[in-house]
Amino acid sequence: MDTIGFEAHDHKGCMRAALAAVEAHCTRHKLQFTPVRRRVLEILLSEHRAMGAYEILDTLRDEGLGSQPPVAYRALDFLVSNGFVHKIERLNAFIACTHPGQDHTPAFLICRQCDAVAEAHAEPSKGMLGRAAADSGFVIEQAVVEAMGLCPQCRESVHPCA
Amino acid sequence: MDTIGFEAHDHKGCMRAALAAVEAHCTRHKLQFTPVRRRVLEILLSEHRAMGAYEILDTLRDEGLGSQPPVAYRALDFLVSNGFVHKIERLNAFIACTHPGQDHTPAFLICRQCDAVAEAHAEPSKGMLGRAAADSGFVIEQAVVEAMGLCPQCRESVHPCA
DNA sequence: TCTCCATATGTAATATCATAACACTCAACG
DNA sequence: CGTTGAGTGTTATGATATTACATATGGAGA
Repeated sequence: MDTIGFEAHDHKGCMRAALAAVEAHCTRHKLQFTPVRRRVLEILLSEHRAMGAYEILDTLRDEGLGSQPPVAYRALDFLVSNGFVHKIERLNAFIACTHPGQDHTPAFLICRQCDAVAEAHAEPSKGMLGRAAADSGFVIEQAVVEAMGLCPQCRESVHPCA
Repeated sequence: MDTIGFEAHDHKGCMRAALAAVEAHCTRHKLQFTPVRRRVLEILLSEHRAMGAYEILDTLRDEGLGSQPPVAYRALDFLVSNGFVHKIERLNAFIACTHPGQDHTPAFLICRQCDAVAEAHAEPSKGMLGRAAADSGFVIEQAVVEAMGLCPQCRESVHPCA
């Protein structure tokens, strides 16, 4: 499985790897990986959780990298449209991709208790959704898959019923 | 298939049926199907498309049924939490359920051209997502599945490339 | 080199979506 | 007939996101 999510792991390592992958991808595709864009990605990678645009903006402001919403939103647009960052619609928040550079449809497991988010793979063209789309002539270009629930840790600590 | 969406159909009939189903469900579960709640559902059913809360509120205001956002949001909360209406996270909009009363996880096909929305069934516990969740010990309680793309009509009219 | 152009950024203003907090009504129930 | 709880009315505010325009910056071509 390549779900990455609820276990402890080497933060610095995964951050370095992700940054390197994004850098390589930008070079290869002649994309401008500017300081603001880089910094926003670094913030998301280092926090390793879903963050709101204004929360990111606060950090940028503290560092003198821009203080108005469009600065953050533009950087996020770039990162999202190139697949380096995903938007969690359910939370109106953003999270760094755990395997940037690869073409994929992310699926998220979101803990309602602690807001931890794990990224898995979805295959929208498979399964019932793909069947329904094919049957009706709908062409899927992009998909959002977000599951809410309880992560293993919170499930333990809450000791639900019995 | 019980995708309901991109074909013409009997509006009045489906509206009556949905209202009757909701009424029955409310009676059975001792839920208060008040005038505001009923009217909001009627609006969504008759428009048969995803509508923003403020758009719904405009209609309510014209009819003297309430003029402030909480009126609309409270009615929508009731309808959503009872499964009579679904929220499309991607659009920040709401749409009447096409088979209310039944317990289900909706999946949506959203046309990026004309904003038409079709509802299908998803089975979050199946497929890769379910596998990922099971493997990591995550308990899925609820899921959002939204596919963006082109509906059959728009696909024709745009005659994409070749 | 200079000009033109595309892309990116800085900034102010505003649009859009959503909720908190509190007062009031009314029906159910003892 | 008072208490209680659900629903509604209203004010204010919070949270999220975009438009519009001004200002750099850096490469392509005359």
